[in-house]
Amino acid sequence: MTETYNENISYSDFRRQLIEWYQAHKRELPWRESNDPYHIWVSEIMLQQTRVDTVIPYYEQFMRKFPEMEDLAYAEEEEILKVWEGLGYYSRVRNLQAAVREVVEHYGSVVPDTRKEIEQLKGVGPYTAGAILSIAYAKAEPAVDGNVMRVLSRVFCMEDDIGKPQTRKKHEAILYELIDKSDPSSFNQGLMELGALVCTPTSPGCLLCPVRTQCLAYERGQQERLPIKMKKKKAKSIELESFLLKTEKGELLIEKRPDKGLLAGLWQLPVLEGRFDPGERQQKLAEKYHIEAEPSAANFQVKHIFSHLIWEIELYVGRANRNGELPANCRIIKAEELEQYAFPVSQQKLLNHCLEEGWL
DNA sequence: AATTCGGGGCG
DNA sequence: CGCCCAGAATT
Repeated sequence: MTETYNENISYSDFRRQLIEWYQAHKRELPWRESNDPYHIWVSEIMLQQTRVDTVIPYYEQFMRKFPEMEDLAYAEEEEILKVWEGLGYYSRVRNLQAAVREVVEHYGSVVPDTRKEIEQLKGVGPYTAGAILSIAYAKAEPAVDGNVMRVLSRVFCMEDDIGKPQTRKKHEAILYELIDKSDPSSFNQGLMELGALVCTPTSPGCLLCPVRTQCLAYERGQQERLPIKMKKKKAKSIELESFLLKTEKGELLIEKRPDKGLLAGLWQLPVLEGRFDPGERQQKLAEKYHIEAEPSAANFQVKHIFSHLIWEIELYVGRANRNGELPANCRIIKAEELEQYAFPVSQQKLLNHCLEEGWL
């Protein structure tokens, strides 16, 4: 197959220019110090939908805590969630642990090196499979992420909506031809590095681009308009009340979220969805937590924005007396023990305010 | 094919 | 505020 998509481009020139630029300009990143498939794997999972600068400290802490796959495979869930706390998309770390356990127990602690096998591991999709295969195993497999689709959309002046699943496959098909077979690692990372540093979403640095002379979008002045992406729907708003409830001994009530869905397995202060009168609030708390409490407004709100919804949390504070058995997903703990539990950022905002007010 | 999963940084 | 980020799983 020949140059179907861009008559101007010389594939061999593109490969050479990209890889030379990458070798000269690549950032020094912790996961670039080794090609150990486990190291690459952890970094790629963390980097899903997450910026490099955010990942760096998490990656370093994670590798200190779980230097070998066995260390992760047999860690407690509480421990892995705590390490992931604040990074988001918490199912990533559950899936990573399950997949690492699979590798330890069924692949003799050797990460598989075929797309077929590796894509069957939990949390490893087409992108991550390609990244591990090319970076750790030098296999000529594409790794199509947002950066790559932006770069290719511009180089080939493609009008396809990069939000559609089909578009990723089209990019993969191009890359099977375009990828450098002798150094697929530098090629794939170079494409992503170019997208991160030069071929940026807005105001791309075309004058600094190593493949500018082969870019169809640049030639046509379309680089600012591409890639095409459909706008997504607005997030819907949800009102919550959250409660700092302390016993007479000064301990507080916390609750573990369900093991599926949003923020699965993380801990939080007791929460009710909605806005309530004092009476209904007291009744709801009694039903849900088996406690007697009439907390009062703390005059503190947290607005926390997710991609698809918005939490508006109103904080209440008060004394609680147990009234029946503690629900299975709840615990009463001392303030010093809070650091053992993983809390979502929205809850950390509440807890920090309580700390500043001296309520903890 | 469309939704659900977090959180932060930037114009 | 809206957009995007080294995406994958679920429906």
